[in-house]
Amino acid sequence: MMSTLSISEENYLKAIFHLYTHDAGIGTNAIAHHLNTKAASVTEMIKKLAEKKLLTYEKYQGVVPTRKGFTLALGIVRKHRLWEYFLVEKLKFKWDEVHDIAEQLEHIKSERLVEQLDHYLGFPKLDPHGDPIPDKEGKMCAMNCCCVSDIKPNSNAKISGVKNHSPAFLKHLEKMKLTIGKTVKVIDRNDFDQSVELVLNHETMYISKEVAENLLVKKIKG
Amino acid sequence: MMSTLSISEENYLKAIFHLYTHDAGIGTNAIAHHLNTKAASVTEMIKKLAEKKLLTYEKYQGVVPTRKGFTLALGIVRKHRLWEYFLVEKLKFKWDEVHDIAEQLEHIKSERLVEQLDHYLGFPKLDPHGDPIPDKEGKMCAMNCCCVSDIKPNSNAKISGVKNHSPAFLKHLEKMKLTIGKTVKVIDRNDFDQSVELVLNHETMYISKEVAENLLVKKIKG
DNA sequence: TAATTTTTTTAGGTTAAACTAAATTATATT
DNA sequence: AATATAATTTAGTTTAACCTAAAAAAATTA
Repeated sequence: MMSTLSISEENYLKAIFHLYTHDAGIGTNAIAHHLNTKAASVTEMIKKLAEKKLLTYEKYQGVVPTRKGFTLALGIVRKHRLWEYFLVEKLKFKWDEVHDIAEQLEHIKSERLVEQLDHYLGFPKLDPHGDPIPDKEGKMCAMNCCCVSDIKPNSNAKISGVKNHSPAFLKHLEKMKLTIGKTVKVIDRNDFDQSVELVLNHETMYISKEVAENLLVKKIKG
Repeated sequence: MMSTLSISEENYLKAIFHLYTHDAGIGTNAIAHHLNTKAASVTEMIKKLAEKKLLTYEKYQGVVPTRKGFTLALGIVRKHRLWEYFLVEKLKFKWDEVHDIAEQLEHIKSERLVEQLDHYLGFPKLDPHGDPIPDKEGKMCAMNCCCVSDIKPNSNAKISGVKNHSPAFLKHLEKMKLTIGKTVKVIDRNDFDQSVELVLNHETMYISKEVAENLLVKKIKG
């Protein structure tokens, strides 16, 4: 029934899924940039995926994933995040080391494998970066979070994730001990450079605008 | 330095390695049959691998892996067997279910991943089929075993592996409770059909010539 | 040894996925 | 609205890996 997808096709689907859910515009160029490829290649692949009814496409109008395409993409994201969880929790990788490996593992084809892995890991809800892991049915918990720069001064918040997943950023956070689960108090935002003053472990610290915009937190009472 | 190999190249190398170590002849046709491909494709790929110094090749004379090619193939076998061990020991797959998945996992590229996995699994020496797992340096324990049909009557032996890895054979063994580690006593060989009489768990049973030839054991005193 | 069969190689073609450069359409700016 | 800029598509190549059919070499058999 469902002709199995190539790794390239899966990567396109996943990129489109991410642009569709996160960002705004989902044009040919955006996809090309996301996949480190060229617009011409994207146009070509888009046509193939449209043929397979994984997305709808009209010339010059961009694409929209179909339900089927969306579900498939969710499945790939599920695998990616489960593998990331495995790599960190079981194999003791750091959170900044797992992306590239999970990028390969997500393409392993075996329903059984995913379900057994999920079971083995204890059906985790979040991956090491705080991103929700879709369950077998594609359901995942909403993460009602916002970035530090959107928190109003003098409120407490718990670190819950990152917007930027680059190893450089993750390593930087690790060094500053700004890791998932930690509680911080946002003190003030500096008008000069948009840096943010906060308290972590009873110590005052300042984080740059860039960090504040990419660090996700959940407000907590207090 | 080392241009990374494609999945196809890896599969060719592995096939050549297996034919080279197990079987006798390692001709173009044998490789083609092993990889479910055609002789013409093999000739082509062989040339490429020879260019990369992974094997030596002379027209019509067959191929011989170089040290470099041999080492690389061992690395792939290492990964395959470690993943099989993982699938059975951690994810609770049956020994007849893991081959195809390991066939995919063996191509994941990450030195770190293999070493962490090996460590996590406790540096196993044998995979679920009794095949030795090469260590980081490519060393692996010799398995001085022979098939049941080569055991002389009235001797005890411990089941240590299989020659044939097909799910059908493995399921059949499982059903008969002829699993790795079990001790059997070889009673007699029937001249008529080469079937073998043996005792397992104090019960007499007969196994076909085919089973006897593909079940590997180690002689034990008694 | 000559003839036949088998194995291997060559030649030429196909497909998937990429690319560059040129053409086309859409968007933004005066 | 006309023009300039940006985004997208088309056309035509390239590469890796496969294929079939035909040619060439090696092995086997009469």
